[in-house]
Amino acid sequence: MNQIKESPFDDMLCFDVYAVNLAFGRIYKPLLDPLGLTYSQYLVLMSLWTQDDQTVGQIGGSLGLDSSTLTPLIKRIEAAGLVVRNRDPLDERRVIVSLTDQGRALQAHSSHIRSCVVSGLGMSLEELQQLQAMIRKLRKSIVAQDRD
Amino acid sequence: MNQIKESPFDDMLCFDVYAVNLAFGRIYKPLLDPLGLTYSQYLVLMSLWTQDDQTVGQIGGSLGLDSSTLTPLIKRIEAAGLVVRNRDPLDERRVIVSLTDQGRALQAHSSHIRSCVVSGLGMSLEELQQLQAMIRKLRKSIVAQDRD
DNA sequence: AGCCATTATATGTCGCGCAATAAATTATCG
DNA sequence: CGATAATTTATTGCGCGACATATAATGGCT
Repeated sequence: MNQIKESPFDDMLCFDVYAVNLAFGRIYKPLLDPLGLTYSQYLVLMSLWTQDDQTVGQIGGSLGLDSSTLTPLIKRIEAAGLVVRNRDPLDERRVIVSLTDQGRALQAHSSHIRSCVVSGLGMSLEELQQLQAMIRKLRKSIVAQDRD
Repeated sequence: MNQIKESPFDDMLCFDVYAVNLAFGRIYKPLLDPLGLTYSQYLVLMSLWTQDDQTVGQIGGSLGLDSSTLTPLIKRIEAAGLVVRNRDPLDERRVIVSLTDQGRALQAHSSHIRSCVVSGLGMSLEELQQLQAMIRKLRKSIVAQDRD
């Protein structure tokens, strides 16, 4: 009499990752909606806050995304007035994405968002840090395998 | 002189989850493409393999997905001949999703897929199990917070 | 000049969430 | 009991995101 049958996904790590990722999206949505941002757009802005004037490819590198994914996304935050896109004069293939004052100003909200998210998880910081270390290790391991 | 600057996402658990989830998708894609399935479609089939004849809402409950997400998805695997959809005669609001022989037959591939995925991760089973236990705990914790 | 690699863009498919709608069932009240 | 209201369930439409593929433009190299 040990256990209720849980689900077909009991031993599927990928499913738990999938479900947690969706859950994160649901946590972020009400926090980002007032700013008119989606989660992915927010990630791009975070990247630019720490390093302005990046090319599309550089942003995609740190996010693990294709330029075909980023192009329309960046155009949307450009339309919102948060960034501008300019061809690199030294290499006209590249497009440099730069923050506007309005885009920079949004950074002020980030620490508040961050604390709201953490409190929405319901776990201690120690546990979260430990978990993150393991996930990060997995991520690097997958990337490493991918190159074989 | 400790560390190269990694990324703006060093302390963002959500980002690592996001990135690992994308990485999982890239692992599954070449395995599922020959079967003509996407990852989400595969999850629905897994659910049906362990419990046939579920309603759309039941499937959505175990996957954490909206019925509006599932309806078109299930229609696609119906078009592929893997499932059939029938109204529940006892409650005509419900749609019962049932496997066809062809859908059941696909289960034969699942163990192979599973082992391919695990070997694509490059980590020991012990570590993976420990990691999964923590992620699952987080998932349940988020869901619990969500109800407050 | 010609070839090849790199970079970004355009297009089409699928997945995801939300809002609004429709249909069926259940609850409530006269 | 019967009419009406509220709830449940699935569907539809829309916007965004992620990926693959194809295309265009630029730069580097011989």
